[in-house]
Amino acid sequence: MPVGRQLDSQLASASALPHSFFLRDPRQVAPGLLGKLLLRRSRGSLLAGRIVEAEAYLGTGDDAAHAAAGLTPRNRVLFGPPGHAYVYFIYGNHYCLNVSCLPEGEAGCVLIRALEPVAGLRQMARARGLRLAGCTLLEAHPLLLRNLASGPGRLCQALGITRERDNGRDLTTSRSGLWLADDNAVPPRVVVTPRIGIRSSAGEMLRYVAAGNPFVSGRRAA
DNA sequence: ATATCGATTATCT
DNA sequence: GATAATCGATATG
Repeated sequence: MPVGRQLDSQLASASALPHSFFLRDPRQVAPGLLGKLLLRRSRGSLLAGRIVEAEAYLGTGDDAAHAAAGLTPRNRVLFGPPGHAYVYFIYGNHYCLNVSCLPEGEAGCVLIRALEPVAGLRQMARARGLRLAGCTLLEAHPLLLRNLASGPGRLCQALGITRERDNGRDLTTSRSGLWLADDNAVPPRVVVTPRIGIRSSAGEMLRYVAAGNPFVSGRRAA
């Protein structure tokens, strides 16, 4: 069996994270997601990345959260059941992927901020509009690899995640084509920092990164 | 190395 | 009308 297909079947058999995983405070879910897989079934092939960075947003008590002012048409998924995708469009250019947490009626979520690419690298590069030089193996391009999914907008582009297609999607089953799973990888050591790119509540330590991982967003890995 | 800026649109004031 | 949970390009030390 070709190594690519072997990897695919291995990844596809990783167990989807159940609703109960997300039925908790985002401050527990966000660090818990580090080391887990985000998977996308795209036109028959499998795209996958390992989560290396995530942020917690706390709902109506959190000024930086989209749910801060209560339920609106845009953020209704946040108030729905846990384990569902809240995808929003930002700066007229980018999508960002969140997972809803807490029981229905409470609005916490986790923003997935960076992935270490695991499978479907060429398709991700194509989706990102990145060109490969000649016939060199993608695996040999560390700079390009790091640009594939190291940021909330980048990872959505790499996996073809949009609000139109994916907002509200159930992320706890492979049947939905976009899901989260545990392949029993050793969880990374977690570093906690302030969240990125927000004005209010900027001092809160609610960003969680895999220590020393080069695929974390920004200029330096924390 | 860091700093600043333009793109481009949904959402809310 | 202002702002935004970003990115990539360009400018400057």
